[in-house]
Amino acid sequence: MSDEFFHGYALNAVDAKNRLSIPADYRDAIVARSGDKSLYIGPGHGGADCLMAYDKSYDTQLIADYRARHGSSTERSRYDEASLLFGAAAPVKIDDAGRIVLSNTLKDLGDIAGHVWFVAGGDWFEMWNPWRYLERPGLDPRLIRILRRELEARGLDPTSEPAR
Amino acid sequence: MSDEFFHGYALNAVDAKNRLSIPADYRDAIVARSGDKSLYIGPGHGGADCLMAYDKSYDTQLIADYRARHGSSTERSRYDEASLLFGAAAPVKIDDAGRIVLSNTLKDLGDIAGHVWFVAGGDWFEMWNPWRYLERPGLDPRLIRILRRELEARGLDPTSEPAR
DNA sequence: TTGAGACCCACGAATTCCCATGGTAAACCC
DNA sequence: GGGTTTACCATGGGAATTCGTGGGTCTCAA
Repeated sequence: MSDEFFHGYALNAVDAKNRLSIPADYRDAIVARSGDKSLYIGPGHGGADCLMAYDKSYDTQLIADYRARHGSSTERSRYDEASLLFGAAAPVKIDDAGRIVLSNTLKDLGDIAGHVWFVAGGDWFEMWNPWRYLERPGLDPRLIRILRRELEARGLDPTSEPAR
Repeated sequence: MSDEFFHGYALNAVDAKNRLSIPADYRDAIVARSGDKSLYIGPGHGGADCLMAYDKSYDTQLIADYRARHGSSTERSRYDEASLLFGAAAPVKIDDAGRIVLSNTLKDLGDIAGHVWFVAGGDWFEMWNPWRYLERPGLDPRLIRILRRELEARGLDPTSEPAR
């Protein structure tokens, strides 16, 4: 049952080699949406301390928007925006086991440590340090309970999740 | 996985012979974009104190953009811009180990000392003295964090990076 | 002679590739 | 329906490769 939207939550571990499993149903959605297995990961929108992930079709749209906004301008702001769009965001390959490798840059960018909380958003999904996520103001208490329970089930607490 | 754009950041060292490794995924992108391994390096665009690097195909496009902007004008400013854009930009060859040699001219032009911070911008990439980069006004705090940690991980501080 | 540039090889660390395992949920069968 | 089997998923580890970097040598020109 391959949906063309990202749905649901998941909590996965980052191992000693910085490898991270992408949830299987997210992987299916990526293929259903864009036809291939590539994944793009960049900074959270609005300056949020998380990672934003999307498939090829959404990346293409981001680039087209950027080009339409700047043309062949030589303003410095054009170069700065490009360095955020292309420098911070990276194409990431999903291996045969369904995993990606999180570079140190991406870990820093999203404040990621030993575990990642996946939050689906329909056309994209976010990747959070679970403890950062719990600190968010205005979070629905039901979501808090879901994540808390997930963390408990694995015997995790904030001290086991060192801040970088 | 390297698509047709330059992506990501990297910090590499300049050795005693002024050699500098181009990040492997940038090298892959150069080949994917232009079919060969040549690289053009010139002054930072928009007045930035860095080096600007691009492949053959983007060089062609820069010239086309420049022509479209100026037509056949004989204004003095046209010649000044042209001499900066094209005169100062030099073709550089990438050796078998993936390294280039930075001439003293280029080091001066980009204020480069012992390390280079690579910043990808899609169709090109910039090469910065990491300490110059950190001094830039209006820099996204997440980018500052990324570079700071990279420098720390190598035990570098401003005194180890002699200024001009 | 000295210094810069072009090859060449060498090494350690990091990354990638490939195979193994345990657990969980779905499928199957009597 | 209860028990068993199968399939798949998240995760771990070792081996093999790649990458960034250092250093030697040879040549040519000043």
